[in-house]
Amino acid sequence: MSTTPTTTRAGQHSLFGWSLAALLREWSARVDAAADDLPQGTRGYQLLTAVVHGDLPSQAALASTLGIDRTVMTYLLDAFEGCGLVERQLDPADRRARRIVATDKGQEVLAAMEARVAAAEEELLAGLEPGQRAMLRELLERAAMGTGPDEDPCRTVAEATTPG
Amino acid sequence: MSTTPTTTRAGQHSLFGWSLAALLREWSARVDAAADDLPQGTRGYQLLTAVVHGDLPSQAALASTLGIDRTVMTYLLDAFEGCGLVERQLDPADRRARRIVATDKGQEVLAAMEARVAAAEEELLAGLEPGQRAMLRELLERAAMGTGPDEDPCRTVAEATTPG
DNA sequence: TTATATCGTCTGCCATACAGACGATCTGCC
DNA sequence: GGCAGATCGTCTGTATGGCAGACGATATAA
Repeated sequence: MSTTPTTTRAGQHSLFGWSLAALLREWSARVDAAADDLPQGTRGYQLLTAVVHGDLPSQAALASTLGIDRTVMTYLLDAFEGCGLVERQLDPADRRARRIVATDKGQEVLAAMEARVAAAEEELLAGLEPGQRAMLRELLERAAMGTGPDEDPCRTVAEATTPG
Repeated sequence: MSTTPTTTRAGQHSLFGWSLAALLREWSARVDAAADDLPQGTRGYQLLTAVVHGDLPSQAALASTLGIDRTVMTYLLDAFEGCGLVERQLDPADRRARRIVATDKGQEVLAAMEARVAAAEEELLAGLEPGQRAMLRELLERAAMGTGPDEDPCRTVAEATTPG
């Protein structure tokens, strides 16, 4: 139909605003579809992932890492605790804080989710060859490593210095 | 840097849920910061981009492309029209529909925004070398081309067949 | 003409996020 | 030890935003 169509993409600048948003929307939809067991859909998947894989010391750390308000984190975790997926444990070192740990059920659910999400991702990236998918993941990971919104780089140092 | 913490990432599967979300959050924050002239921040930038660069015939097409409800699109465009950035024109071919076109001011504002967003992107991807950034953009674009919730795949074929 | 579907708008409801206050606790200082 | 200020997690109230549903106007098919 249109003779000038290729330029209807967002031009050569700002791939993000166009491609990435659509990609992430589609990804989120697929994750939501696979997240019957979890509250909050994609958010829930990210939360449980952070709980299991990223050893964040407290609720507040969890919240700032995920970019969620702490008051929101409260009832988010209420839902997860109600489902028996995570537990709030008292932190012996700081009795104000709660250590969030995944229950066995939580770990099982996450493992199942991860398998489904991985499959959905492969399907989502069907337009890319396997090598390109790996490349994309690596580039994303490397790009994301530089993003520290309100993170203190000293924390990493502190963690590195604390043995075990 | 750190010897152990890299494994606190989401493991080898599902880079998306972890890296990409943080990356997009940071990107969105930077776009918001650069979007003083636009309503709705990042959303507004995406909307204006779609209006100018993607020639969508109607409000509904705009809405489905951006994944926005049509009722939301109404007051979103109200705000944009109020700012003199876009206009609702009657579609002579279908008097129910409105053609959304950017005003001169809208095009100027978008152009300025795109420059700022491009700069922010470069800054955001500072961890990657220029070649890697280009590679990332190309991979994202190609991956996003496959995502057609209600898109016609024939368009992709048409684009591929047209020699750049 | 009639019936049905679509477009854009409007109304009302509901979920959700955020500001602020609160008790409990930690930290630093005296 | 006692005190002040900061932090953690929770609770309450508010406001912002999205979505379902209905509506008039219009297009399309029978």
